[in-house]
This record gives sequence, C-alpha cells and structure tokens, in this order.
Amino acid sequence: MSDQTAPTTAAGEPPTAAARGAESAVGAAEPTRARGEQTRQLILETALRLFRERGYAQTTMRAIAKEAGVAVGNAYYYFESKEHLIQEFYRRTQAEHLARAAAPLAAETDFAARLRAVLHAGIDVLGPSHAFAATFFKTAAEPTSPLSPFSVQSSEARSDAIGLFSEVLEGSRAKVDPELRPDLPELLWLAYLGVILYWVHDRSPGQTKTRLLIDGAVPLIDRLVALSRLRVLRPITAQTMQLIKTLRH
Amino acid sequence: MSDQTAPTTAAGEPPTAAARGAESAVGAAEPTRARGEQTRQLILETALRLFRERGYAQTTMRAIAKEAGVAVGNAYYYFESKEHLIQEFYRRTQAEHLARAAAPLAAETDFAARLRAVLHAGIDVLGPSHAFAATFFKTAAEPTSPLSPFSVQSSEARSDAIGLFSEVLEGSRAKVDPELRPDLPELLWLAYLGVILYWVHDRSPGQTKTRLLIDGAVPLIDRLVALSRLRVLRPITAQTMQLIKTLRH
DNA sequence: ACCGCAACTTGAACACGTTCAGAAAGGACG
DNA sequence: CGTCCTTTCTGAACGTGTTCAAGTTGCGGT
Repeated sequence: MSDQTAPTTAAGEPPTAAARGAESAVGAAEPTRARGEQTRQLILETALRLFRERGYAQTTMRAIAKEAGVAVGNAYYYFESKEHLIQEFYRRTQAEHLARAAAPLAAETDFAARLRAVLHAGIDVLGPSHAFAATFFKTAAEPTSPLSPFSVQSSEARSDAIGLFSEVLEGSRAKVDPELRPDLPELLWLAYLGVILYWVHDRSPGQTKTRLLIDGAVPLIDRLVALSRLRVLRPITAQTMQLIKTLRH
Repeated sequence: MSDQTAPTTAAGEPPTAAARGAESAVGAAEPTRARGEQTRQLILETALRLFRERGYAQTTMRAIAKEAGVAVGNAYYYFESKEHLIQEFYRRTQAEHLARAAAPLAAETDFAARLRAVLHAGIDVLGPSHAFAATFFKTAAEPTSPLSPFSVQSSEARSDAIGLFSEVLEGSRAKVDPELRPDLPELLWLAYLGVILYWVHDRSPGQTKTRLLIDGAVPLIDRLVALSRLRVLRPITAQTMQLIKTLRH
C-alpha cells in the first residue's frame, strides 16, 4: 500500500475499500459508504481505543472527536449514537470468536470438547475487554435496544453465533434425541449467553470463575444431552421442547 | 410561610411523621430522616406517578421537581440519583409480592402449586408497570449498579426474596434430595429472576407468554426436583451442586 | 429574646449526548 | 472554467442528569 503506480481510479489510499462492491441494499440508515470510509475508520478506531483506555462512560463523544481530529457532529454523521460504536465492537468480537474457534473445531470430534473449546474461545476474545465491556453489556439487556441479542438488528450476528453452535454439534459424533437436535444449537447459544452474563458479573481475578463455570457446565450439558434419549427423561425432554416452541416468537 | 401566627412547634402538618421513632442506625448514606420526611414522600410519589404516566426516560428530574413543587437540588438531597428513585419502586414491589403471596401459601401445600402461585404473584405485581419497568431493568443488569440483584446494597431485598422461596419449599410436602434442599430456595429465586428476564423481553399482549412460561416451567422444575433423588441422576445432582458452590461468592 | 447549629432548600452552573442549520469539498456535466 | 448536486464536515445550541455554594428554617440551649 505504498507504491504509486496505482491504476485507474486510485489515489492509492483505500486498499481495503476496494473490496466493497456488493453494497447490499439492506436499507439501513447508514450513509452510502464512499469517500468518508477513512474518516469512519479513524473515528471508530479512536473510540474503541479510548473505551479500552478510560472505560465507556468516561469516554466522551467530545474526547473521541478531539482525539480523532474531527468535529463532534462528524462522529454523528457516521454513527447514530455512542451506543452504535459498541455495535461495531460486537461485530469484531464475533468475527474473532469465529476465527479462534475454527482451529479446535477442525481438530476435535468429541462433542463436549468442541463445546468447551468454543465457549473458552468466546471468553478468550472478550477477556481483555472485561473492564469496559461489563459496563455497557447492560445496554444489551434492554429489550428495546438494537444491541439486544434478541433484536431484529442483530439477527445476522445471532444466526452467525447459532451457526457456530450448529457446527459444534454437526462436527461431533454425539447421539442426540432427534426431537432435541434441531433446536439444540439455539439452546447452546442461550447457554453461551448465560456464560457471558456470568462473566459480566464475574469479579474474580482474570475471571477465572467463568472458566470454572465452563469446565463445570460442559460435562453436565454433555450428560444431559446424552440422557435426553433415556426412557425416564423422554417425557421431560418432550415437554421441555414443547415449552420452548411455545415461548419462541 | 404565609401566615404569621404560627404557634410554637405545630403547623399541624406531619401526622404520619409521628410514627417514626425506631431509627435503626444502619449507617447508610441517607440523611437522618426527620423534618423532611414529608418532602421525601412527596417527591417519591410524584416521581413514581410520572414514571408510570410518561415512562422513565421521558420523565426529567426537572419535571419531577416542578410537579412536586420543589427545587431540583432538593430531590437530590433525598435521592442520590434518578436511579435511586427506582430502588424505592423495587422495595414496594417486593413488599407487595410478599403480601400477595401470603394467601396462597397459607392455603396450599403442594410444592408445584405453591411455587406457581408465588411466581404468578410476582408477575401480578409487576404487570401494570411493564411498559416503564422494562426500560430500566437494564440498570439492574449492570454489575456495578447498586440496583443489581446481586449487589451488596440489595442484599436485604435479596434475602427477603430467597426467604419467600424457602417458605414455598418448607410449607410443602415435597421430598427433596437432602443435598439439594438447603440450596434449592436460592435456585428457585434464580429461576424467578429468569422469569422476570423473560417478562422484560416479553412483547406478547398482557405478557401472556410469561404466564405460559411459568405454567410450563413449574411442572418441569417439580419433576426435576423429584427426580433429583433418582439413582441415575444422583451424580448429576451432586455434580451440579458442587459446581454451584464453586461459583458462588 | 437571642445564638448556634444542623436540617433542609434553592437555582445557577457544569458536563454530557445529541441535533441542526449551515459551510466546505468533491465530482459530473456543460 | 462555471454550475449544480451530493457527500462530508463544522461548531454552536439544546435538553438532560448532577453538583454546589449559598441561603433559609426550626429547634435546643442560654
């Protein structure tokens, strides 16, 4: 990205921006990404850095703008609100989670081991951000927020995540009650949300307790899944599945 | 402040304030309740009314003060922050929950029926506030918030709530694995928190789905509790209890 | 009556997230 | 070049929660 024989349209700057093209008309409120792509990135990078350095609440929009060398209003041109800067954080976190989970998923076939690896990978990624992430995860808990994992806006991220747990299941040699199987990935995702919820509240140094939670819960889930085919438990399994179907939208 | 014949001490105003007395020195940051008790009540009543009428976010501190006929600063003399007004809402809700649960608990001895009644009573109390309660329950999800159900500040409310579920269990003729029994009330309370979490996100009219959740989950819990004594499940029970003990502070 | 002190009350001022009317900066077309 | 239009950018201004130095009030002691 340093040479100057850059062809046709190039000013030689946006190397990544080349990979645009397929601007799917999802129809969100975002400005049609073009010249300002660089500015957008600059603001985003600055914001995330400051969040990490000072915490979310302690980072003012004015500080972000100043540090990025733009006016406050400009930040609002690219991001609807301070919260929407977080959304980008989620996106990155999610992407890295997928990336880190890839290796163990390729290597392992045992269901419990796969699940355990994916859960740990998630916390691995989140880990360094615990201090500031915890303070805004509350926003995600608000039902009306677009950041809620159940919201329409995050449906893409959600299905990505659920897809990850689908792969956990499919790549394994676990035997699962056929009635349970189609819904299990979503349940595992819910369990993952539970882990995150615990992680957010986890005050132990290095959040080691969350690790214990994962290591403790995975065998239980594994056994429960196996037992779901047992005669004594079949009715409970069926009943549970029935309830879940009722409660889902 | 208009007439001048004001006699010695009496303006004839504080009839309720007479019932003070036992000012237990808990030593919180609250101002020593005395003359201002009336003002405090006035502000609180006004605030809760406005919350209900306009919603939490739409109610400004200025509006509360104006409506109550005091200065903004005065509201902050009695309540540390806008959020602390919510805390009072919790307290009342909790008290009414206890009150409403009393009757069914006195009448019923079946564990499932008792649990079901208590859960429904909770939602009964919360019901009318769904519109505005949902918007600030997020605050409770924040780990650092004093409103968090896990915080030190709400330990009294917490133990009250857990006590309610203790009574659910003790007043029943349920047979429970002795290893599980001492911790079951807390687990039931956690389940109740889960119900509330669902309720907050419940968009169905009248939150009927939450009712379905209760009616569906109670039999499952009931059966699970019963099964906990079963041979096949004993190891799982034990393992689960072990995990929970590890994870608790 | 007066003093002194603590309880209470005030409203201007602060910092923050957000909005908005308007500049600047490109670029396409003549 | 000039004209027009869209994209990008600006900073003052608004409404909010919260703070604070300064006032007022009521009461016990003299």
